[in-house]
Amino acid sequence: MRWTHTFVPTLKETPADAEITSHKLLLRAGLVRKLTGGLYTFLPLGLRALRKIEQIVREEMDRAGALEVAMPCLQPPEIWQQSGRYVSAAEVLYHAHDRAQKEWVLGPTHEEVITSLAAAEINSYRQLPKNFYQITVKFRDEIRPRFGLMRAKEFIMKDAYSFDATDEAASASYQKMYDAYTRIFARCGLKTVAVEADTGVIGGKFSHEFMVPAETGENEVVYCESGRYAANIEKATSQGPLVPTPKIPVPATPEKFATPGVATIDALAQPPYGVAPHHQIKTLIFLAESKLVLVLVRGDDQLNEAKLAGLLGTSQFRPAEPEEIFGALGAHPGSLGAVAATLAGPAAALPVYADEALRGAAGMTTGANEDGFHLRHVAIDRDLQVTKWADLRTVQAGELCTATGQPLKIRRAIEVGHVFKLGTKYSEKLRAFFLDEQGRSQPCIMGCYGIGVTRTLQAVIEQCNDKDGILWPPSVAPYTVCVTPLNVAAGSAAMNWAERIYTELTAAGVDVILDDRDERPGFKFKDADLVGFPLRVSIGEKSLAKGEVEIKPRGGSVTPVTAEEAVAKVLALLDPRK
RNA sequence: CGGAGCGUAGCUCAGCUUGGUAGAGCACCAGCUUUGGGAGCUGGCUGUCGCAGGUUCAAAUCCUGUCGCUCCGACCA
Repeated sequence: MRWTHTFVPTLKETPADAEITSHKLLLRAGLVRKLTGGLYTFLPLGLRALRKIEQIVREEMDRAGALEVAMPCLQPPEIWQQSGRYVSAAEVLYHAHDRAQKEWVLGPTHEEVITSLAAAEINSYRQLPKNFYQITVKFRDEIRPRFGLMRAKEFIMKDAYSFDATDEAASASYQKMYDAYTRIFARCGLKTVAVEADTGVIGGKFSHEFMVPAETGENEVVYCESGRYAANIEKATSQGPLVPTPKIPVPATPEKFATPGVATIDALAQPPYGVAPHHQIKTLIFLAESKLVLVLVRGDDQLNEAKLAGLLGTSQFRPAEPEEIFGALGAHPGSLGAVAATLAGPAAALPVYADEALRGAAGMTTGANEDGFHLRHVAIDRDLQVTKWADLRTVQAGELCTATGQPLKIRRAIEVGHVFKLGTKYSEKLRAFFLDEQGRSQPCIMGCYGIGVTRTLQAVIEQCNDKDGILWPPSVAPYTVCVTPLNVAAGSAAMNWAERIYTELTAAGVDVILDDRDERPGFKFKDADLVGFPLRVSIGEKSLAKGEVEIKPRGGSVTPVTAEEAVAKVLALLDPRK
């Protein structure tokens, strides 16, 4: 490709609406342009890089035995109603109407479609296992699109769905995808970490996210430096808080004391009260499927909503409004507690879920369910009726790893892939049953496996850049080699050599771009660095006088080679990396 | 959805407080010079000041509304 023929609108200055490095570089290197918030046009070079990632994904999915299909983006709402996600995923669903006013939804994912296919076509265990995948556009009504392609309303995803007859087979399918993902991201030049992920309301242990460590990531990963434990913070556990929960002798009954104006853990920790946060019980009230529940964590702990969702078996819950709370408990947030003696009437019947860190706690302080009053000398086992104990707290950095006993660390990361053993949730609801060897009807055991392809592209840039621009891994670079003649006059020695090297490299199957613009050398070098081609071959009159051209790896130093051997040298440099 | 900020040339931004002919740099076009890391000089082109309404003799500037974009938050009682 000739630079003057393609379209590479590079920007010297940073666009005002880009915040993170990869987003700036996507725009500056002329890879994408924004249409509007969360919607981007891929320009020729951006599309080439995207296609290379797609092809890597395709090759590895095929290698793992998955079958490529293409499913509709426009989907009937009925299948979403059948799966229950018409309600549970309502926030992300885009709706459309046809001229007859029939409603459609734009697919944010394709479990419903693929399961409908399986329901119709898979009847026998003899047809299993099967794994279908596609690389296609997804639509999600994101609450806040941001960071360019990182979180967009429309994005390209590879999604795969496995169907198995037995649990063991499903686990094998899962492992195949896990291994394929490891290969895919490695081939893309990305350093990723597979972490245990929240399985949400479906439950189970089989879910991993593939994370790219990055300060700009939207996820937090808890990990042990031994490498033996890594988990999304939504899922992560530890040996518990570093400061032990008090279990101290208490008087026969809790004591009510006045705390006028005190409505926060922090305020109660201040003089004159001086109740350390870890001596307090934080009482949170949620409305889950229109029923109130009390959730207790230690005062210095953060409730982990993902864990609560798992416990409740639904993600359909929200913090109760102050009026709702007052109506039920007779007090406002800040004065709430779960001490049985303070829960009158119907409130006494509300479920109380308590975090494990509170187990056996004695000598705690909590709200008295009377505005402006708290109770101290509270002993959990004596004074509260806990419906269920569960791990509900968010791990904090420094707590000890359950596997190794070493301190855990936390860092941010970008989620680029997710593998998930679904079980039979969708196959049961959408009737994807098969007959097993004994002639019994069984739901297919499913797995789903996603890769954010456009996000992966941006993650590569986020991870591979320097002050001058992108440093593409050769496997995903839009062009692998940039041939830069410093004099583009037709018939000049530089241009003649450039044309020859360009032609020969192209013939050898290398993706080459010839920077045939009549621009000053510095200008062309800056652009080549910005776009980030892995290798640049510069051809100028000075070097040619010695019969030489220059090969420069992006981010590396210049190596003079004779013009005659330039092509062979480039091929040799590329080969071990390919 | 809540909060904050920003919408002026293709891009980055100034001008707005204190109303009075629309600005700079870069980019673009022409010419000359230059030519190994985003050149110099000369000349030129470029605007619905987001949109709508209002106040005013007069609005980019003040007021109201609205749309868009960016960031933060959206359980932490």
